[in-house]
Order: sequence, then C-alpha cells, then structure tokens
Amino acid sequence: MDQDFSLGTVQVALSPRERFDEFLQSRGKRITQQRRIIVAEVFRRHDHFDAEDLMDHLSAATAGRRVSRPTVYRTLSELVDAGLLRSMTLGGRTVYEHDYGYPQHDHMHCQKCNKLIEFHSDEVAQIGEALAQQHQFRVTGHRLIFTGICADCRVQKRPTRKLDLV
Amino acid sequence: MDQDFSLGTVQVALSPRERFDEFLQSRGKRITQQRRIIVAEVFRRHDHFDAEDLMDHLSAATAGRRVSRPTVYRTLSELVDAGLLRSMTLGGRTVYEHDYGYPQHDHMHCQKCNKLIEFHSDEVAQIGEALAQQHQFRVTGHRLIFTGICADCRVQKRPTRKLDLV
DNA sequence: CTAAAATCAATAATCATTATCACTTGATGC
DNA sequence: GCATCAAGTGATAATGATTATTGATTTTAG
Repeated sequence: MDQDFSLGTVQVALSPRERFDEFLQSRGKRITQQRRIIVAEVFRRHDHFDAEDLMDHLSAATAGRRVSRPTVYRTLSELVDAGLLRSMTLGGRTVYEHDYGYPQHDHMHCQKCNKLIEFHSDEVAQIGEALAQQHQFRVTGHRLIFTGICADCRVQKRPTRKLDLV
Repeated sequence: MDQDFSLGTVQVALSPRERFDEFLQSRGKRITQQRRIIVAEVFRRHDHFDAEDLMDHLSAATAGRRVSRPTVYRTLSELVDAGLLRSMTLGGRTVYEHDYGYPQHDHMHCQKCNKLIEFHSDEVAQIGEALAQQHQFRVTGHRLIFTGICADCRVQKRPTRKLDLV
C-alpha cells in the first residue's frame, strides 16, 4: 500500500493569469479589469475559500476598486471552467481551491475547526480504474473527504477557529 | 488490490422504527404520528432521495395524513443523528439514504442522468487508517464519489432521466 | 383526567446563489 | 486614434433550499 501522502509538484508553462486570458480568448470572452483583479487575488496564495471570503479579500486588497458580488460568482465559475480552480460543497457553501499548477489531492476535514488538510493517494485513482472496468462507468473525476478531528483539536479541547477555511 | 465492489449485508436486531423509538426515548423526545409516518415511508424501500422527494411520496402514500415541510426537515435531521440515515450534498440539495442495516459503501455519480451507483471498497478505509496514523487525525468517516458517465448513458446519447435519484 | 412540556403546521425569514436589465467597457475594424 | 457594438458589469430583485418563529395541538407524567 502506498504510504506516501505528501503532495508532489506540477510544472506549468503559463501563469494563472496568462492561462485565464488564453481561456477567455478561446471563448470569445473579454479580458476585463474585474477578471484581472479576481485572478490576481485568487492566486496570491494557496488556500481554501468561498465567495464571501474572496469578497472580503478583494475589498481589503483593492481599496476603491470593488468588484460586485455577481461578478465574483460569475468569475469563480469561469475559473472552474477554465480548469484554474476546483470547487466542492462543504456545509452548504461552495469552497474553492487552486487546481491549475497544483497537484491532485483529496482532503481531511476537521469537524471542530473546519480546517481542510490536503493529502495525495494514488490508490484512489486505482480504485476508480477498477470500478470503471467492472461497471462500464467512464470516470472523469472523484471527490474524497475524510471527516474527523485534526491533531490540533484533539489536543486542545476548545476549537481554535469557527469558520476559517485554510 | 481488492477487486470486489459488491455490497455485503448487515444484520440488525431492531427494525428501523424500533431503533428510532429507542433513540427518541434516550433523548427524551416523543414518538409522534408524524415521525412514525416519516420513518415508515423512508424505510419502505432503499433509494436516494431529498426532502422534496419525501414530501411527494408522503402526500401520495398517506392520502390526507400530511406532514408539514418543517417537520420533514426536522425529522430527517433526527434520523441522521440517530444513525438511521446518511446524508450528502449533491448539486445544492441534501440527498439521503439508508445507513442503519445497510452496508458501508460509496458512490459513482452519473453526470448525465444523475443516477447514483453504490459500491464497496475496503481500500478506502485502509487509506483512512494510514492517514490517521501519519497525521494524528482521528477519522470518523469519509465520503467518496466518483463522477462520470454511467453505462446506460454511454450507450444512448440522450440522457434518460433528468433528476431522478435512484 | 389534567396540566406541563414537547411538537406540530403555517408562515415568515434567512442564506447562498442566480437572473434581470440598464449602463459601461473592451476588442475590432476603419 | 476612434467609432461601433456585443459582452460584461453592478444594482437590484428573484430564487430555492433550509431554518426560525409562533400560536395551536398533542403526548405523557402524575
């Protein structure tokens, strides 16, 4: 059994911004200020966030240069379509994370502090392949989340954060 | 690698109804007509359903004996707490299925017809155990969904059903 | 049988997300 | 450069699933 759960690395030729521009052009969409701002903010660092988090970061980072709520939602969907982001549903809200230039992985979700811990396992893909053969099912992707209590929360009884997804 | 994806069986001493009664009593909750009706309808057959589906079935099955929408939602939550049902989020809505007396399993989700196919794999639990050790993470459960196209939809290009979760 | 407590149905409220629509702006050709 | 115009934006309202509220109604203890 594969015991290495560490994430590898992925080399990419284009920056997220360039990749998104390429995607937009291929779809006949425009490269707007708002999309620029959002891509820059989203790829400033790697973390897990939802639309509301991004809104907050945007208003904090670009004083004055606001982006409206609908545009944030619209652009997040586009970034998913473009393969730059991946999304998952967690507790009613949609959570996003980097996909482009970031290695394939799954998550452990701490029920106490809501933290998401990433890990990689080749085994999951193997299960998928075997399933595909046996059920004539064309697997295009998967989502695996282990729920439980993280190391931090096991030690200190009191949860650290309430809804901070990092 | 384990190639057997078929679901085994689980023996239970109590019927779902008895089990729920026991749960309610242990919590000082009451055994009401509405909860009776809902448990009976939910365990009439094994399938995947959401609150709305259940509402429809209830009004169809028990002509006159209606249960209000809030009560359906409340009772579904109680059934999850009682360990009788499991829930997962799929496309914005909460989908439920039997847990009590039903073997542990995961799902393949067809993107075309929305069908959920169940399978069992011991490997997933093994991954969880290894992860728990390595990250000091106490695993209490997991959710694994393979997305793709099912055998039926691969043959006929036209999707069969639009939102029938079975 | 009676009363206190839990539960119910109906309604309104909430929350995240999406549709609408008048106004603005980026890409393209001149 | 600049005009043109479809795509994009923001403000707002709408949606759809779920939850809180509240007054009426059962259930169980005594």
